[in-house]
Amino acid sequence: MDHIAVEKKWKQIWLDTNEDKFDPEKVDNKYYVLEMFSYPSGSNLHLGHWFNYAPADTFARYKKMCGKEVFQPMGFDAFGLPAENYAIKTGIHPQDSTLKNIATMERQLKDIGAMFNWDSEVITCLPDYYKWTQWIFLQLYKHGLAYRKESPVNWCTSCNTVIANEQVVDGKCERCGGEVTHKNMMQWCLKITDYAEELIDGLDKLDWPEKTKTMQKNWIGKSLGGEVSFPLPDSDKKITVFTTRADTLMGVSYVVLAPEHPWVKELTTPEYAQAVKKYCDEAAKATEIDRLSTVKEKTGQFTGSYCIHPISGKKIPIWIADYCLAGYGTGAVMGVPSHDDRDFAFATKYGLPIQRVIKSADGSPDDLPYTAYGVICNSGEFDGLTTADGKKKILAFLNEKGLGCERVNYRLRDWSVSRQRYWGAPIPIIHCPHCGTVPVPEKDLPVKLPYNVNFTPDGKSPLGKCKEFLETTCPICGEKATRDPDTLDTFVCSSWYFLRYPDNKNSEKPFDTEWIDKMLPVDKYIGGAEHTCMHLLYSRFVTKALRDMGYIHFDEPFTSLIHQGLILGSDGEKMSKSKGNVVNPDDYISKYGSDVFRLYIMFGFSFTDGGPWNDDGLKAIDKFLDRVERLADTTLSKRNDCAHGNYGDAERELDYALNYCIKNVNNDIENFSFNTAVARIMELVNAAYKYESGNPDYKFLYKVICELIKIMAPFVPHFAEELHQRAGFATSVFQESFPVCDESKLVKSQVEIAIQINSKIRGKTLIPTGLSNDEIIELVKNTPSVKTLLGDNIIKKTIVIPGRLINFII
RNA sequence: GCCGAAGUGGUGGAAUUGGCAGACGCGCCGGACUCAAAAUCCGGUGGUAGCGAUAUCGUGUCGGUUCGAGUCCGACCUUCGGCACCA
Repeated sequence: MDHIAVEKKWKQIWLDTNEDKFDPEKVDNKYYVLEMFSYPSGSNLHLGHWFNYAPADTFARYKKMCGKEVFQPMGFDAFGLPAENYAIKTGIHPQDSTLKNIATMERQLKDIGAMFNWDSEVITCLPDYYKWTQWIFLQLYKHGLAYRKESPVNWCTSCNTVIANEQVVDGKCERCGGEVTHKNMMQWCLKITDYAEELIDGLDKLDWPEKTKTMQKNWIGKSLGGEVSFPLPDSDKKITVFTTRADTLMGVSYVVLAPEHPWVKELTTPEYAQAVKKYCDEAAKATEIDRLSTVKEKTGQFTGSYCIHPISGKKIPIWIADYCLAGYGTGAVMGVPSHDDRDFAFATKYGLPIQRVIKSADGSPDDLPYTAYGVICNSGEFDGLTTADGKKKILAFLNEKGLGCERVNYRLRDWSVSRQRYWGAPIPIIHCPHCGTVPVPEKDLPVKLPYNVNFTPDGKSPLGKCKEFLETTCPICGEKATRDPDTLDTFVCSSWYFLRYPDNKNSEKPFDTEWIDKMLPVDKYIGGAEHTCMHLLYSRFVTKALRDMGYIHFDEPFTSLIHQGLILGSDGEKMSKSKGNVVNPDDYISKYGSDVFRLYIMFGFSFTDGGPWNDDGLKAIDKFLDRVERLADTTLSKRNDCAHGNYGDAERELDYALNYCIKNVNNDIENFSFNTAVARIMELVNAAYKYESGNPDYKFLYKVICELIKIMAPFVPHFAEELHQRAGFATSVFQESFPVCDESKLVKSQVEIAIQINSKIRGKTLIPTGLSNDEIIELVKNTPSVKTLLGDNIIKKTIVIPGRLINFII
């Protein structure tokens, strides 16, 4: 078969007959299959996309043949730094390069032969999409979920922009790999932490990989503890720390502030001013990864000031140290060297006192630093309490004095969304000298991104240098005002795209509530595991926020999730241009066609594992399809003149093979185990050849072939459609139902079981099915060969596993 | 350092609740067809010993549980992924 020509033919016919389109009338039976959309990069569609989209499409087509009204949309996550960095390098405008890349990738995506519902396409960089991204930002703002905050943020020196904590990978900028340092900036933040509790609880109900759920849970990082305040002498102020070990409070020998803590300056005595400033300057240069490195020795600097221990009233020295983070807890911690490894090292280095306040409960070794739970000692009235009791009692005691309370703390930080970049959705806020922060009225959306802008990075937002954009009038007072010069993090765009797909033409609203309630949640979401702590978390947050505003009425965006594995270069390394190990799928498509390539991708790799690329088996898949075609053509041509009509052993055997295949393929596709599904199909084809080499009834074989074509259709859609037509059908194979296993054909009268003696295999035997265990023992024991094996030995015990083995212990 | 996953022939990868390890392929070997090659078809293919039936070893390493372990438990090694002074 000329795959290329056949594929072209069927793509056109499907287009003409609307074969791939979703029918809104059948929404009650909808099945929403969603693959993570692509970033339109300059390297276009690569193997990773194929590895995500081709198997996912097989799943989608299978679901369609199972009777579901499948909605499988596709789009582009089109804002982002690479286009802007590329523009800075080449002078090609981000919009131009992005739209060009999209056009190329759309063509390549169509090559996959996937049943994408192109009518629902979404492109995040177009005004009719980002209008609603801005709208969502405004709703979050109006509901108190967006706020501005001067805070230490990650500053990528290469992109000249702020990036979210969650986007920092190995101390580098996730997008560009540049160095990340810290800088204080006025930032728009989204209050994802308001949803921390529900984001954890909701995971239990989701059909997601356990690993992914665990990772999100750890990322959110709930910890139960308490706040403890250390009053400052001669002042109303007090330093508040968060601790999970309030039971060790009497062992505090110092308190540490983060270098960015707002009180550092005023707490530093003149004597230490110079040293403290130097220390803070150094800390600001270091990346968070450096600061938090376990390899690095802990450093700190005394401020010269003291605070008061809330119970003992003793003077406690106040230090600053970069291992204390401004963004976590209260930005201050108490140092208990006796019962914390890090504090112990710090105290030893700087000669601070080390006082035991916990001993082991059962007399087991408790050398300092002793970090396990135990019993309180050297703590006055609290002596003898267990760690668990002590935490509660001490916090309760402090609470009465107004110096402490129980508190839940989360590791998760609010989502910083301001970017000092050009290629993103403008933040729809106006800053008025009289009225302050004013949201752009919804009727004025979208706030359009201007085309002619100087976006060379120089530390300022490109939009801030564009007068026509920046200068405006205040919607409230009408006076001169300026627009917010920043753009939104692209993760904001992608945090709701799945809500736009089903209603992408809606110009009145981002989506119609009633309609979207019917279409969502996504039934199967397929994409990379690398998005676990960012996109997948943000999407859940936005969904919950919109629900609380009443715009949608479901709790979670993605009911079921699966991650595809990573396809590496043939050298086993991650594919990248710099390593020169990138494989271009187009070369394979033009040689073999997409059906062969799809099938190979699914057969040669484990979907969830991925692995290094090699094309050794590609030719074999091409041959396999030829083999199927030959058999099909022979059968089709002979089906009427070679029918003996007897249903004998040979027919029974092939029927068994067919139904065995059907049963397993159904199961395997549901489990995204495509490689074994293809193996079962190959077995059926082998069985059919074997049958054909005997005295075949071609009429019977024709029926089998027709079933085979349907089984193969989700994997090799064009190929199957072509054979389906040759088999005499006028309508698409995708109008057919996916074959269902006839269990009666799988019933066998005899089954082979293994004979074990003392758990070692000694032989095999055929026994009738349906016998009781005792009957099996009697039967097997008395067969001559087994009698010989057993000899005169006494059988102590016999174990029967029905259908599998019998084990004599002698 | 913490968390998670993985480690199976020459190779990609299979193995329901613990139950015949290596499905299905690739590669290789042999055969058929052919003047020959290609294509196609058939057979073989974990190691070791043996002409052979067969025996024996074998799922990263070492132990354990069990009639029976790739699978469960403990310790360790290696690789990958994620997180990282979380107070």
